[in-house]
Amino acid sequence: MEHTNNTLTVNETTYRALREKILFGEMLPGRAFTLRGLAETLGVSPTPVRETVRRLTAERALSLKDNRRVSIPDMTAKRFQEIRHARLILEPELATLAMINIDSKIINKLIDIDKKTDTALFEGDLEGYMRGNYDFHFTIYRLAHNKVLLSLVESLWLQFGPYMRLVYNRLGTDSLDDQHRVATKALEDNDCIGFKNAIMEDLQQGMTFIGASKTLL
Amino acid sequence: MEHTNNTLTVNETTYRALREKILFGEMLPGRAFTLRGLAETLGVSPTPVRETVRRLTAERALSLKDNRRVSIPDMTAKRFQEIRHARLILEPELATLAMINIDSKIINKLIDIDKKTDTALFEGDLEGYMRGNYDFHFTIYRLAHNKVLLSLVESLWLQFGPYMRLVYNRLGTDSLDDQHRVATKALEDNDCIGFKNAIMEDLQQGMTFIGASKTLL
DNA sequence: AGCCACAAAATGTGATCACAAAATATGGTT
DNA sequence: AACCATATTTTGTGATCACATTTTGTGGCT
Repeated sequence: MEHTNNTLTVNETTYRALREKILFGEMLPGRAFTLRGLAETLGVSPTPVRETVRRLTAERALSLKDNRRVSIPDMTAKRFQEIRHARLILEPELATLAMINIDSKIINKLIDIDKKTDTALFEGDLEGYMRGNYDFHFTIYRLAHNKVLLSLVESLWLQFGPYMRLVYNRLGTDSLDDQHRVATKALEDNDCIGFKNAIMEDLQQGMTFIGASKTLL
Repeated sequence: MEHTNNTLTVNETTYRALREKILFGEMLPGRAFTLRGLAETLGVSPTPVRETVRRLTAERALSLKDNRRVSIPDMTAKRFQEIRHARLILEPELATLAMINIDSKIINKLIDIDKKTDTALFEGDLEGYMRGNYDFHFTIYRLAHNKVLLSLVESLWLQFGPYMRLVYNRLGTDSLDDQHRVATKALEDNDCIGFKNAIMEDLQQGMTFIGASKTLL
């Protein structure tokens, strides 16, 4: 499917770079970006940037405002609840599907990711925390071996990602406690219901935390 | 969000044209398309076509093969089941959400769409049938007023669309009977469970029908 | 200062260009 | 005829160009 050639196209590099910026909060809502500006930042011509922006717009990660500028789509309380709703439908499902493919080796990997995530949280390294949290969830989700559901969930993360950072910036990260450990514990006990519940709890907790910042939504 | 100007950009026209082709089976799997070829067909330069292809690739409606040609993504039995699974999770949910916004006027509209769909089916007008079926479902889904879920479901329809046509071409359309009437009946009775079940039955029936053609998957 | 008309700069869009890589066509050899 | 090396054409990619539209900057007026 993808280019087997190991040299990535400029297009692909640009896409990944922008995607990361969005997902881990380097690209905040409100600001208006220009294609030429992004192109210069990334050191490429406007062409691959335009294509990347179209691509990310299709994934609902970016929007083209009528004043022909690129930005993170506006969040409303309603849209936020829609994303939360969709996540609650899809992610526990994906987690459950993944479970049969999770062995002790994977569990250790997850515990390791979680430790690093906690460290980042403790040290106030926000980006590290967000990356760790992403890794934890998608290490699980990828093991469901279900590309269709996975790509739907990826789109959802791209949609709330920028707001996660924004809120954490304001409220700090202290009040977050960690459902990941509950999840790994359930995996060790092969407790399917417990695992699914932990994922749901984690999700609910995170979204409630973001949603608490009424001023933004 | 979109251009308020009523003159659509070439980009948007191109996107809509290609999207329709995919959704209603004018673009069949297996064939390899070139950007310049598509551009000439649509009477535009390669530029907007490239951007459209990126966009539709992000929606999983097209794929860029490693021989750098555009095509409908290959279908496998596994992927087909994944799509079916995702549809069964999301579409009944969307239908249920829509129900409170469906009044008698909408019900009549749905009955009307269904009649036209039946006529098309009877006359062997395959594209008419597919368009009618799409209209029926998305007239309902849009009334859920949930853009997040809606865009996820749209991506799913783009993924199985091309194969629907392909199979109908081979097996004919005779064996399809109509769950849409069951659905509208349930709406008239304000029977929530019955409506949800009818949507699920319709979906299952359609997907089973496509999936029956083992040779394709 | 605040406001408005107007000029200058910047932007998105679509087409085109240049080039390397891939696909296809060609022709000679067995 | 079947095969393979080579030449030709086609293709995707990234950059650039041209232009209409929008944004931004400027200076005069109240």
